[in-house]
Amino acid sequence: MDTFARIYALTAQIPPGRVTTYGQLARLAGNPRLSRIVGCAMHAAPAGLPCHRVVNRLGGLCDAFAPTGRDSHRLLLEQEGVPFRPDGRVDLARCMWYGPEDSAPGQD
DNA sequence: AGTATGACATAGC
DNA sequence: AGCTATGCCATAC
Repeated sequence: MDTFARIYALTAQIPPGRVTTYGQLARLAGNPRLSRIVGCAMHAAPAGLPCHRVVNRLGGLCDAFAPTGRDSHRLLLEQEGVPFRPDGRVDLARCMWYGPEDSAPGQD
């Protein structure tokens, strides 16, 4: 399993209405320092990957969220059911996805 | 093939 | 408590 594959797998397993951080994915991927790679993977992520469910530690996407942009980012998450804070950031306190086990009732 | 940078995060000062 | 420096893997030049 390649690093990217793990990241893609984890990202694809993020349940709707939930978000996770690069660092969390990186940690789940094996190294908590892979956060940068996660971002790189997101940039290289194929269509269909809910990269909008992946946010930075601040609860918001970076300025380089192509090609949709940060504007649609918030809309996408709102459509997913993710509550936003007045700060314009995602309420990680309520939607932080801590890993497959956090929503995996039977991921065998 | 090697250097530099990156959609980030953590640790030290 | 905020900023600087470092770490990691992959992509681009």
